Amino acid sequence: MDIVDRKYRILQAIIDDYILTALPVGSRTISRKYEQKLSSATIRNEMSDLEELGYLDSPHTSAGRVPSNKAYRLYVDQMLRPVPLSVEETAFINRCFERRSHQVADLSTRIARSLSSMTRYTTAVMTRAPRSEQMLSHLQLVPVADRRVLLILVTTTGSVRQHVLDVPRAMAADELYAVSRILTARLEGTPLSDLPARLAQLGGEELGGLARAMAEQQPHEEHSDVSALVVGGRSNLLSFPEYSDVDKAKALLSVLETREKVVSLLSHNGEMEISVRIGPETGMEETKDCSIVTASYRLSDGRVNTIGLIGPTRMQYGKVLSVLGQVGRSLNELLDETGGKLE
Amino acid sequence: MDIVDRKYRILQAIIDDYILTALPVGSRTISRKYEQKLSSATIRNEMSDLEELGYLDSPHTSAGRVPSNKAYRLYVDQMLRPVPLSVEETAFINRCFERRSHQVADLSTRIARSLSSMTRYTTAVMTRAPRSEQMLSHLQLVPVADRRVLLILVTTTGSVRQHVLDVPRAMAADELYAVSRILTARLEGTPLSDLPARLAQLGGEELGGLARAMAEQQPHEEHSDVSALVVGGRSNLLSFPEYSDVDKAKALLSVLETREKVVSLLSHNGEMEISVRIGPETGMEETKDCSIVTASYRLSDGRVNTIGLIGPTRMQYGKVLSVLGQVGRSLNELLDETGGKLE
DNA sequence: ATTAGCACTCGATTCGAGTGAGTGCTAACA
DNA sequence: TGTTAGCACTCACTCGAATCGAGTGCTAAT
Repeated sequence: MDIVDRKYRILQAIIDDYILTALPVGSRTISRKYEQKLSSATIRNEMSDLEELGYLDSPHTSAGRVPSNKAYRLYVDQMLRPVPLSVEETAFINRCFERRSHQVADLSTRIARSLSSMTRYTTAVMTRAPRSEQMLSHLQLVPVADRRVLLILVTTTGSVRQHVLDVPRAMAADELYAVSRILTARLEGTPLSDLPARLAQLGGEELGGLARAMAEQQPHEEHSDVSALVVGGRSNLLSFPEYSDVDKAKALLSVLETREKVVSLLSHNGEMEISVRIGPETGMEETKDCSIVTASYRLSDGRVNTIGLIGPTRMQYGKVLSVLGQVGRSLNELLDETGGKLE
Repeated sequence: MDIVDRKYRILQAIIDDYILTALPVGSRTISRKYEQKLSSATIRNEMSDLEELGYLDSPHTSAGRVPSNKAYRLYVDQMLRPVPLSVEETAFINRCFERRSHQVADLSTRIARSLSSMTRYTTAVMTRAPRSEQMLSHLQLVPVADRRVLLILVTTTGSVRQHVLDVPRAMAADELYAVSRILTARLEGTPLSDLPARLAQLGGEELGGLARAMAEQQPHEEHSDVSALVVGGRSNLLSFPEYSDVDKAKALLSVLETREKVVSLLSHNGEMEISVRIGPETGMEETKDCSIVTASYRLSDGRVNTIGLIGPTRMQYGKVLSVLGQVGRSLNELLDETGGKLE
């Protein structure tokens, strides 16, 4: 067990060093910087074993060794020691969650910006609102123009959706209010997803054709139920030596500009609170040399907030996980304060 | 005038060729491809003159010549012949403006995507709503949660703003409606910018402290009055040889990720409908080797839509201007149909 | 089991020669 | 006088050979 323990330590040292330098690491480096009791020859033997076991790759004969995806997997599953955040870092995160002091941008944008500036990786923040779970609590029609009204839906969880409708004839504010009252009474508690159907049922002309207009003009809420997606710090990727090849950089950046692809990268989260996917585990050809760390938080109104960081597989997992942990804590604090409402 | 005319033609040929190839162009190239009546030696003399006049630069003695910013200026001001768009291209643009057929993304996003995919440059689309010009037409309060109400402001031009308020005590829908009526009556026609002041005046407790809450909690609408900003096709930049240097690419991409900077790049528009800014005219150190073409459209509700394309100074100005022109025409058509309302 | 020692590998760097596109100048020409 | 042929010269770029050096694997001694 002792020798196994040593292999383990050596592997860890290799990964640590490679994450730091992005250079293949050689036996002498380990012997000098990490395991001074052992000669480089010994390390060499161990490294040879580790390669056989599939934890190391050698780019070519006379370069050092590079951790394999299997090694990274072991690393995040078992080797990670928590990296304590500096006081400044913690403060920085907390500041980004302060009440609505600096209203400059919405919370998602602020999270994306600060995470990518702290970690130097690329950050994506997504909010999904499972439409099916939300139910109508209040409905209100407001005049906008001659034959246009604004339809406002407030759900039981307190979130608000709005949509402009074209209506067959002009209606006064008072009339619209009366209709709003009737419809609210009849439809309260209806799941949002059933709303168009229920409205179509009501159908008739008695409400000035409004119910029909509403049924027909309901926005079929995007493809998915993603309500917000912000990506920040894309240009950070260009600092990594693995993307000094412009073509590689372009391929990845282009994925990160495609909303659907980003959503799918963030979504593959097996309902874990925090998930780390390494290389091919990201599930996309273009990101087979990347790792993605995602954290999901369920808001009290049923929406799910997912924060993802993407970078080369040689990622500072320790740091990233600590930062995400702190973000999670701050976020929960904020949610407690505000009763689970975001924005 | 004849000789001047020839210089002019040669300069144009040089610019055309350089825009196409990004390679310094030599006298022989011009003589073979553009002015077969003249020998390379003659061209050489002319080029020497053109350099003296400040229209050409030579990277070093034995490379060809490269157009200067002054040359590009002349080119867009006087040399541009309209590039007719292909049927496919026109169709492509029109498709992106089709009514609300594919609701997949909002109009700005669609414009940004299609423009950057057609031109291979980076596109930014911005909508500004000059707050000062807008006046209140209708105000409505809707219950959201126990002590939270949604404030909806409809302006004379038919645009809608919403904002959630914390209120001192719970209020029923009917009561809120009554208050809405009173406030609408009193505040109709008030410019949005004066609203907080007017509300503070009303102040008193008679409305359940609502007016005060509203005065205090009015969102101070961002720094500027920019209501939407979408950037698309950033990764296109990486295809240009001028950005094969990763550091240059990073500097520019990083600008294009900073909302404020993009806004300022789009804003420097001297109220012209279409403006072309070349190199340093873009007004930002990081973009001194770029050109920016912007087009602005005033919507009938007073908002201004600005579409900008950014790329190396060696930009396909002809193509870009044609495309933007077509976009303008399609946009106007759409606006006519919908009475000037976007979204 | 560990290590010193050594031969060997192979990418990266350096250097110099050669190449070729391009210029500027001069002299001849129409 | 404007145009052109010719030529010397410049200078980035390419290519191959030589060199360097970090690193490996193996063997034999401790």
